[in-house]
Amino acid sequence: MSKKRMIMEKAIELFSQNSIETTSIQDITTACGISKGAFYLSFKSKDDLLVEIVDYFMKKIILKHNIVLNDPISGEEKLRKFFYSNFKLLEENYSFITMSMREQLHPINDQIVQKLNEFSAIIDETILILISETYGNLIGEKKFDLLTSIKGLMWSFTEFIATHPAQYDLEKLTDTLVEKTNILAKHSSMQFLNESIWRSKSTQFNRIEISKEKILEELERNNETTEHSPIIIESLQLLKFELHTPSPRLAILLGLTANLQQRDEFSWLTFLIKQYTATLGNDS
Amino acid sequence: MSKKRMIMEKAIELFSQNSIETTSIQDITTACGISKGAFYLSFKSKDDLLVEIVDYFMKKIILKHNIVLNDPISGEEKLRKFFYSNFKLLEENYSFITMSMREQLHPINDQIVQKLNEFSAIIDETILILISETYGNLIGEKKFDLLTSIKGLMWSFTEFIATHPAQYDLEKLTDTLVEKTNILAKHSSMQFLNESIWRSKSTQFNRIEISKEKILEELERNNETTEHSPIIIESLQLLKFELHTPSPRLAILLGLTANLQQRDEFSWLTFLIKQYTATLGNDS
DNA sequence: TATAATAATGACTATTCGGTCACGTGTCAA
DNA sequence: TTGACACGTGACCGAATAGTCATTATTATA
Repeated sequence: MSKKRMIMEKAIELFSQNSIETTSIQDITTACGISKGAFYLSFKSKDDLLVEIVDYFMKKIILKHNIVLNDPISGEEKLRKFFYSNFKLLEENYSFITMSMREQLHPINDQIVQKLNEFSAIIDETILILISETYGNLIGEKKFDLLTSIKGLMWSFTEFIATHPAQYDLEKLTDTLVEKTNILAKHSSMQFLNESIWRSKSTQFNRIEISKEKILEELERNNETTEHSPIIIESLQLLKFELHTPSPRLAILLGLTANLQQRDEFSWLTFLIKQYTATLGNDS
Repeated sequence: MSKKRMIMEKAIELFSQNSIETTSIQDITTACGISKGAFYLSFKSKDDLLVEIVDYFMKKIILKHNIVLNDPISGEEKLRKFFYSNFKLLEENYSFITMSMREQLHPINDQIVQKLNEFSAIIDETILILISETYGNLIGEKKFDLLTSIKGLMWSFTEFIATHPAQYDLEKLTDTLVEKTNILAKHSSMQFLNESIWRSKSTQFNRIEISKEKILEELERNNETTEHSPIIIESLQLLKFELHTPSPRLAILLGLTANLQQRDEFSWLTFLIKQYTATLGNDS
């Protein structure tokens, strides 16, 4: 597990320095100080490595964003935190961010394209929620322009920082970006994007659909790995059982989830379950 | 020459559809309906093809920007035209733009790195000039923030259009971007970037230095290609001679340049000479 | 038409890459 | 000490690719 992580870190570094295609398995294993064969003990193929990398960082970023979204603070404060945690994430995961920005459209592997599109859609949705919470519904269709502007601002300042590494005052950067966002939200009268143009986008980039199957898949993956304490094993088994019933009871799902809350390796699982129960709650 | 252009066009198309690495010379020649050997009659190598492609589009874009800069209209009108011609360029050179947005050309070839850095510096300078002309000097050091914001807005909306091709109302898009720029310029009070942070950048990304040698290089290249009318050949020879003198006379350079003005294949040469004479004029 | 010059071809070479597998090597329990 | 087992190695394979070059086709010239 630790070796797997090490390979992923090195690979990401090389992928972003060069490109995915120009980085060979040999390059990666040499950088890791292991043999080529050892690589295939951790990953089925180069594609498999990529899928795992995308998966790992996507989850990491989405989880961090979600913490901000669920913080009981004002919209503008959330926006501020979102910007800040984004630049922090960038500091920590620059390699992945640049890689995913760059390789977005590559037809290397359909599974990865799919994942990156999902990721992009989630980011969009997150920002749209922040916009709604900060500026209310009176902003109307102009939210799509604002979203696009925000992404542009973030990209541009990110690009500057990335190409000129130094110690920057991220607080100050965050504050200026919040100000710019506020200004754009309050003073813009014209509008280029609208609901229908945007919709044509989302048909292509499908949002993640959180289904029971997806959660069970994640459960299965967690079961495979290391052994856990008895209470956790029992919780996992009960979760599995409950999810196999036609209509799982929310209280039980959430209750069992509470048992897993603390541990890092279950963060994605608990995230999925919370999202799932939330959508179920809305339906009824 | 025509075959060279054809190969370049097809190559860009394939590069943008797939990627540079995954597109083989064989793919390109097959798409062109020629043999592999024929490719190497036009280009020394795959790298050479890339350099020529980057060169070609860089010149095209810089020339178009320069037309806007020299237009005798107001600053805001220039800004408008700048945005518009940028999105027009996207429409007309979709394949190249999507390719360059996606690919990190840097690690492929040092020559390309140099060219892209020069290109980036020219774009920055162009936008800074537009900002100064539009908002005057009272904007002060905040122009760096504004420049970065403008680039971000352009990137973001470009990315949207590029990933969702359709017929867009570019006039409307341009107007909304001008409005956003105006709003940011007028209402921003905070500022992240400043002169000294920016300066640390320009030491890395050197601006193009237009020297006599550079012009002579371009002259040589134009000489190689096809034959021209007698008057043009004479003008080229005289230009060459004048540039070889220790201090070329501006009047002669500009006069001879006038003879080449009309033809497309000399547009870059005349651009270089004009820039060169302009800097000489400032020095004296 | 004959011959020289040029353009174009595609089989071939050398190299690289993803992936495999027979073969160590160290550890630990019996 | 033995043997079983997990971990790890790197030579090796087939496929693909950039680039070459002897040969052929086409055009220009006399």
